[in-house]
Amino acid sequence: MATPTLATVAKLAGVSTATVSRALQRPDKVQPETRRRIMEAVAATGFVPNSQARNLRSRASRTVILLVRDISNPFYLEIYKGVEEAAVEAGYSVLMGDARDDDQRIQHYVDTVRARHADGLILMIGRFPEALKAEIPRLPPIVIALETFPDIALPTVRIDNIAASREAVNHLIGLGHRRIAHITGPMPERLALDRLAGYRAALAEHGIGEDEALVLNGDFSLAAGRRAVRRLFETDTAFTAIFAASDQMAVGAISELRARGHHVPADISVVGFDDIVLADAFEPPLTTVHQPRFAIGRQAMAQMIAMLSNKAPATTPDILMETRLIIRGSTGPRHGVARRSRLRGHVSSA
Amino acid sequence: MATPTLATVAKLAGVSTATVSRALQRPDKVQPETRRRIMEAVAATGFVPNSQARNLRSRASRTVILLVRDISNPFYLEIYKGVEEAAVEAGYSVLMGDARDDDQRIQHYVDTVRARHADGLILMIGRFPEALKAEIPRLPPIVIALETFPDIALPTVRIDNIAASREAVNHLIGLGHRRIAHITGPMPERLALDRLAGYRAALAEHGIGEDEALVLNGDFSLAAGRRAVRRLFETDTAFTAIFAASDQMAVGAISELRARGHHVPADISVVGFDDIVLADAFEPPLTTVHQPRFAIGRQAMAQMIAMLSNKAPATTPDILMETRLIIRGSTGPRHGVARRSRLRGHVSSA
DNA sequence: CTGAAAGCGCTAACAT
DNA sequence: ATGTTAGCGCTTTCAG
Repeated sequence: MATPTLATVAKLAGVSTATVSRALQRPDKVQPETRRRIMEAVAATGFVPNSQARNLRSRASRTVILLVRDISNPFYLEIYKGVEEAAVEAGYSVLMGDARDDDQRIQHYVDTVRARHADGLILMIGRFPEALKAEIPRLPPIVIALETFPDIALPTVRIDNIAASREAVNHLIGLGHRRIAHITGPMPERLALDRLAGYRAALAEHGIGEDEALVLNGDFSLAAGRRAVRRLFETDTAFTAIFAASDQMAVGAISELRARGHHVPADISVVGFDDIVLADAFEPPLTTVHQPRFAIGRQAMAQMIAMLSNKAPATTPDILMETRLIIRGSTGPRHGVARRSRLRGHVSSA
Repeated sequence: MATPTLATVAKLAGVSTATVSRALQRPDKVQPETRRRIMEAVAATGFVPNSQARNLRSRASRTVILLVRDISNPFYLEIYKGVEEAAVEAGYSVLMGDARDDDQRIQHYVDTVRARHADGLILMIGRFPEALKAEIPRLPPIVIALETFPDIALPTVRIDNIAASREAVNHLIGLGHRRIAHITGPMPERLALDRLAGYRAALAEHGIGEDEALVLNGDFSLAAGRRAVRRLFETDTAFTAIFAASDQMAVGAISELRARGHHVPADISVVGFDDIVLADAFEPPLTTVHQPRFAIGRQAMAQMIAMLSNKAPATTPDILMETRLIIRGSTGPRHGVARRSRLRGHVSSA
């Protein structure tokens, strides 16, 4: 049996296709009795409107693409849920795409929107491809979430990474730590730069001199956390605490510390960033910066809906969401000189 | 500036729209010189074919929906990647949807396919909604991954849950454990039933009697793992090992055991299922059943492509993927009577 | 090898 | 309140 179309339903209900269309779109514009007959026919035929045709005609797909840096990072899932909830309420669908930090893939998703497969793009990627900058005038509606691109004026929903990092590092300083290492995000990116800036601000505030050996490049991954700790030992750098720019790196760092016989937080304190789901089940439970992921997702979609409804405000919105430092078991007071030298001993014997 | 269409390009290149379409679809059917002019015009206008119109005409969307039980379970992300890779190779796109164990949402996604938004559906959900069973004759192409529905003949890609669970429990028995608890998946589901069956088979094989107090209902979540351990203590049930039907539950269980002062694996051994990303960074590193997630995703998409190309084999394929027990730090030999009674003491004092 | 013309299924004007 | 008509942008016969 062929797929039923508007015409199938129209014939069965004894009305024109236009009336069926109206009964489905604006039920109040059609007589109750007619509507009833039409609905009956719809049910009888199992009719589902062909969205391709509908969208072709109405020049909108009511779909939005959420493009993330790396889909295998569970961090984005909670954001997706926020986006999806706001979307469904407004009658939109959400499609999640994986950018994998690859310009080609990003371009592909932009083209998907240009091909009218989706109406807009919510970007959570670290880089804005050069090739796209040239196309800005003819780009589809875009909202940036979590990230920021300084020279590009697009609606943005983000957190204050500098302030959040400062608070995290201040927590460590408050516990007596002075030799605090920082594992950064992928490096020339705003996100990573801001968290580093927050780290530096906290140190400066307390008159603690910087030591470049304490700053390790990372990329948010578990492996990067392990690598950073290894490097600290290889370079004989003394430290009593670590501030990692992501929970995954914090977990990697703790795992490597443990492998080398150091205890967290007894010997070394560790702070993460993100508050991933497993953060409080981890041993030790992670002290970390909580981001309101769900709310960020909702806000981003709200901005997108505003753009798509042409309710665009005069100025480009830049919405700041609140973060919160959650203190759990992975941080503790710095230990006395004895322990410090014990650590030093380990280091030099490495 | 309006979005360029075929006509825009055609005019610029001085040819008909049909020729432009051909140049894009089957370049060999058009003269090299003409083709070159057309490509130039495409580049100049920034033309991207409108997929709605194309699909409306060609009656295919080249998109597949991957519908998962719960999108916030990172377990599915690796599968998504496998699906996506196979899809991209064949010129398909993938859309990931969140079923949340809700019949309405599932129906919505089926309708999305019926609305020609997608060509097929890869299902990784625990229940096949009753309402859908009636519609089976007019359902779109569907592939089932990970799960199975006994009375429904659809192409399936899965693992042997019974054998995998048996192997996991045998490992515990080999370490000397006899009082082994099992935390199940969501309960009347095939997946949960099979893992329970494997658990029972291993016990039977070694003449170990069953104790219903050792079987706890779960739902794959971290919280369920915690709850199960609490219940074991509340009911005064002696045990020296736990086999959890998911890593998340294993992590929850370990976290609760620790909170009650028990050490893993010194006092209690724990085995999980899935081998999630954090399994080996966890403390202790999790002994667990590894599933070839990426390969499962690829296979599922391969089946889907076969269905969509009408290369459907005579019989409904049921593809079994290999699992592997990975032994890490969360399991160890059962301790002597002394420790056992120490545990008992804890229990009775609870 | 290329062009003219029809039409995929729907919605938006316009007419009644 | 409902029907008629004309396309949305593309692919696909069918001619030439």
